[in-house]
Amino acid sequence: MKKENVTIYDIAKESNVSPATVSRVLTGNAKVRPKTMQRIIDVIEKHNFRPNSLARSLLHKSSKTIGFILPDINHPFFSTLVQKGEAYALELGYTTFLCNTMNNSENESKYLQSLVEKQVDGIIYLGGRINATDTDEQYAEEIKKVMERVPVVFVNGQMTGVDAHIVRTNEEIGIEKLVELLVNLNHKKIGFLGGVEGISSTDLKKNTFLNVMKNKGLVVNSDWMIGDGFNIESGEEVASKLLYLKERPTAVICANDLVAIGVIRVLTKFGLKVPDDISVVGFDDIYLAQYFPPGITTVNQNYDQLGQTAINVLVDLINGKEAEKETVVPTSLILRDSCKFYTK
Amino acid sequence: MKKENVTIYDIAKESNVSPATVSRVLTGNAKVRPKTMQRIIDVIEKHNFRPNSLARSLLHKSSKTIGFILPDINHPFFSTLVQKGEAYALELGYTTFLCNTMNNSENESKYLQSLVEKQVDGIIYLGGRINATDTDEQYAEEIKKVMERVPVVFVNGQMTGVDAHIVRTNEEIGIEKLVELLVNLNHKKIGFLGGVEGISSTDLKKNTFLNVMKNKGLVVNSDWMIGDGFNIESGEEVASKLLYLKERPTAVICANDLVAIGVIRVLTKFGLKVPDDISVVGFDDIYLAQYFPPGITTVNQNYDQLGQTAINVLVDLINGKEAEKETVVPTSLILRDSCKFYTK
DNA sequence: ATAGGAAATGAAACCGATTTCACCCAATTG
DNA sequence: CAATTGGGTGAAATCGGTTTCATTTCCTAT
Repeated sequence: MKKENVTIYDIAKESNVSPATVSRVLTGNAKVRPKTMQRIIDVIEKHNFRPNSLARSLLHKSSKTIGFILPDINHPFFSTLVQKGEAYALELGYTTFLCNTMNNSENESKYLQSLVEKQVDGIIYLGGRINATDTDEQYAEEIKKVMERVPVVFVNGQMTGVDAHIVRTNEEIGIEKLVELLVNLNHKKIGFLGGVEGISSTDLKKNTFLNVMKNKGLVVNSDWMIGDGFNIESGEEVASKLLYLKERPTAVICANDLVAIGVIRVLTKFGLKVPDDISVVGFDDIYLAQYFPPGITTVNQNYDQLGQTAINVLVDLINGKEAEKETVVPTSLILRDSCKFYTK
Repeated sequence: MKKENVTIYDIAKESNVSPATVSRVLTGNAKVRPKTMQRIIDVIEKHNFRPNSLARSLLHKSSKTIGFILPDINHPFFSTLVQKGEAYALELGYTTFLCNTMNNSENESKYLQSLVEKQVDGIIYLGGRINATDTDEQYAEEIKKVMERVPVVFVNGQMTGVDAHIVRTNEEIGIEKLVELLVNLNHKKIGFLGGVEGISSTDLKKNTFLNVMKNKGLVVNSDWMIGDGFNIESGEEVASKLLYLKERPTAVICANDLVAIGVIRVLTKFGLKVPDDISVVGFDDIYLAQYFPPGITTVNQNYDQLGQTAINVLVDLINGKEAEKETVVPTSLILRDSCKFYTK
């Protein structure tokens, strides 16, 4: 089916030694007489031989491979996180399978199966959700079964009923900082736009938002918490709804920076100046947040730390070590020019 | 080293059959008596058994796996392309290894080695370069050795001395369209900004640009072809240089949309209006091009077609079929609001 | 020169699946 | 009723490495 490969047996024969000795040269696990070793190395290089890691993994029961499951690599939040995680994993000797689910349960199942069959040593699951639908519940069962075999670390997300290790940004504090910033800027009517009901990070942000507002004694009109989605289009959509309100918020917090961009676009298009007429803040601090005019005030997710910690926890689990059940990564407020003191 | 897994032998024993029969159930390659089959299936489900694909791949010499080598998943051009390619590969039953080289030769070598050892069935190489340095030349040798074992398809890039299958966007026609657009808009002084010398796609664009300009009888001042890089920062940098010129171009073509965004930002910051004072066009039609004000006129790369064709060619090669040596994917001009008729 | 011990090497089992080949048993046919 | 046919099943080889254990080779000390 495929062209014949050079194997360790071929190398052994041509070097007049046994496969065992060649293996010793390859792994460095035992001493080989220098003269013999050189002879073997020469033959290896002559044929440009590379050991078949499938065979090795089969024996060792470890593939030095981890899988990343994520909704969409094309979203800057995920691509940045994956890039950091992958780079760090490589340093630790792991290569990574990429699994873009596109939020499709069928794809997710397919990928989970495949990762198990491919004997990945561990799985990083980015952006989980709280059960909202029946298929989610069924999917949670699937994940649980996988977790019996393979360690899984959730990043910025979780699923109800799934007791997993999690590494996450401190979204509560992030939201708190944003609200405080806006309140200090004299805003009293603050909204929250975008996100998706049932996605754990959205739910967490919304709940935190409501709590903090309540503690400040501020009322949140239900018209001010709308929108459904994580991209620019959904930001545009929700902003158009905002325009029709008889009483508009003077500032809005967006579920993420892309939503903020969409919101700013539509508001600007309809003659409202950001930040002069309305303040808009985002979340994530994606690469673009600093470049999109007027420069988006946002909460920075520490991608490096998030990625590395997730890998570290996963590798600890792989090696049978104990690991923190939940690691919370701090955030920082990034002040730019999309919000302003409210003078009424 | 790892917790014991259920194997086909365990299933066989518990079902009172031989492993061969279990295998027949798993693969569906031969008939098994319905009663026996049901018994086996029950045992499989009871233990939630999944066959070890390493063992299977070892035997079949085919891992149903392909590797993506690319500079940086965080760049929207690549993330989109990878997402399309990966989705299509999944449809065809392949999972994908992600290899972000970050333009680091050491990483590239590490990854190439690893992909060969992991017995990938094929490799998609995104964004190649023409040899410019000694390390590149050495790297080209490495790629060639890999290609003796594993089929490789280059997308939008190539390496001198490497005779490979390639799938690429018709960048020549794309550039031609842009130049013609600008010329029709009465521009005579046109520049080309950004890109990296030695990267094949940049070299191709620049050469095409010069040729087309020459054919139109237009002169390109060497000051108008500057810049080094593919991101927003490099666009900002090159735009600042542009400001100092005594004679500025009235329109510029940027190596890609990110560069265009950087250019627009700096020009705007220094009081030049785009497109009123200067026209700016990009390339790629990334997700953001339509949203970044004033909306960037650009050349659309057909990501779906590019990704699918690349995978199709690769799969053909994997299956020992003949495949087009070079496939050129057409482009389309996307008109937005970053360029305008020049009235002098 | 030779015994003794250390160092280097080889034979064979093993990882977990698939597949060929041979065999068995039941059903069909002369 | 014996012979033929064929569907269903099992034994064993195989993929390409690693590792244990036994054996051989080498070196050193007497």
